Amino acid sequence: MTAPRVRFAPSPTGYLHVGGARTALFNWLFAKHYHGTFVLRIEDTDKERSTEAHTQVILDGMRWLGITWDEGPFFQGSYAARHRADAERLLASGHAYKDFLTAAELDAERERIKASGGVFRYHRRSMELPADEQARRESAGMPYAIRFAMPEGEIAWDDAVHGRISWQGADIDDFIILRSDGSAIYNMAVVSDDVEMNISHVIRGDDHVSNTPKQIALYRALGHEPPIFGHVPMILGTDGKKLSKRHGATAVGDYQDMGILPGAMRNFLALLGWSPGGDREMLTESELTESFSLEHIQSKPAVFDTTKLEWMNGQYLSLMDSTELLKAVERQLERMGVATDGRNLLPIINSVKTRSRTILNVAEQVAVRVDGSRIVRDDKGTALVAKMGDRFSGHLTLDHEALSRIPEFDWLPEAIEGALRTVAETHSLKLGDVMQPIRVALTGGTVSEPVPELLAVVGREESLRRIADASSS
RNA sequence: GGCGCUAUCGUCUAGGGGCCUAGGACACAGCCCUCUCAAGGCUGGUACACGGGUUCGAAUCCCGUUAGCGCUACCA
Repeated sequence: MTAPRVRFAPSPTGYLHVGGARTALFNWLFAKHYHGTFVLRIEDTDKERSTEAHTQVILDGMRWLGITWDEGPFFQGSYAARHRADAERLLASGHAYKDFLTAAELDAERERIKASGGVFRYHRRSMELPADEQARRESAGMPYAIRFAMPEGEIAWDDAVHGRISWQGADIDDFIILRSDGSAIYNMAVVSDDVEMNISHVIRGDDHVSNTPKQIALYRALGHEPPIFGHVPMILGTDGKKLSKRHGATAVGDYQDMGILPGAMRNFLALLGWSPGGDREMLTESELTESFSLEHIQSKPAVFDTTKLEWMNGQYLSLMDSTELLKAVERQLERMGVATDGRNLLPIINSVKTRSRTILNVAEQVAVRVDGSRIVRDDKGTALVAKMGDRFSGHLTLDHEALSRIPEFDWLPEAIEGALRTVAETHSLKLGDVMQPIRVALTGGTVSEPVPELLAVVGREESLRRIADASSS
């Protein structure tokens, strides 16, 4: 294949959706695989809903995911003149015609048909104004929209993911390509831009298949060869409906905030509707680009289930080096208002990350270890250790004695474990009864890394203080 | 309503006529490991929507039914 040119063309009317992100990812992967070019084009022709802020959020989301573009971002709004010229060229060549019907007249007709139980369709002949009225409006200089005269025959294409898809031109209404204010409608603008930008493959969501026959007709009328189209399946919520806000987090930024790693998000998204074949699931960026192909894209929609995303994130967390995680954890701690006093967080992150699924989890655990006031308490402010009763306070006293004999320079997991095992043996206690009270005293919870490691990570002075506090309460 | 797309475990998927008494992963259950919880290892249950063809043989090809989804704007 000659180097393809693809594009991702979001409209800045909302945040970067996971569906949009996946479409961008597929385009990017495809371009990378074939050493092609990935163009970013912001489709801001809907001036009512498009905002600069949304554009920034979309760009940030893409950068976060590591999806880089080779050209752009281009803004569709700045090509209005070309769009209009193309529409007028179609008018001049007889592929389109003027429509003097106003939006209000059209709406009224739509209402009328609907009220009588019919289905509205725009038929050129039946909707056309009488010739004299037409002429009157034209000479009066009344505004008109330009409507494309949809050819009647079959329009089919070999879809890169679905195979052959066929439509009948007769089933498609003549559609407006230029508004009466002179601005182009979506399908016109897209085709005009894709032609201009030399796009060879249009990879987009399934919700666009019904636009494709219209766009192919436009390409032909304009005298251009249509590109190859590939329609990737929709992403659904857990109820099988199109993914939307009411399903919870749908914006890429939401997952960033939840402490998902970009690599995990990218890996997960890539596997939603695509598979490298076989059993491989954890894929690096280069494995992804090497094995990516349109042929392996699933043709059925996929449900977006975050459980597996979190599992995958946990895998990335344990695989990644603590130094790579440091920045994200620090940012999270800052948001939580935890002061780290310049402490070295690396060993702490290292010991809690295998028990975490998100950066948020990591930060919460780091917070407890770094700041005693973060110890988990119940609603009444009582630490769990108090509820354990007197049974273990004696053990904590023994622990405290033994641990305080360990000098600062030897405050390491091995020495600590040795001391605690000795306590258990000399007092004929179960190891768990010696260890678990410490865990509760230090964290307020019953779950953590191995106790010797926990003690090492919290530090000698602070550990002894927490144990003393707990045994006296 | 019309048109189009789709249909393998609860979910993501492998599979492209015999290798499938359908494989992997998440989730779930149990066991091992073990001071707790994860991680890791092992084991288990759960799926080819339905009905017709084609074929020696169909999850795989064809047709129909059903269901789901999408589109049906002077939105994108």
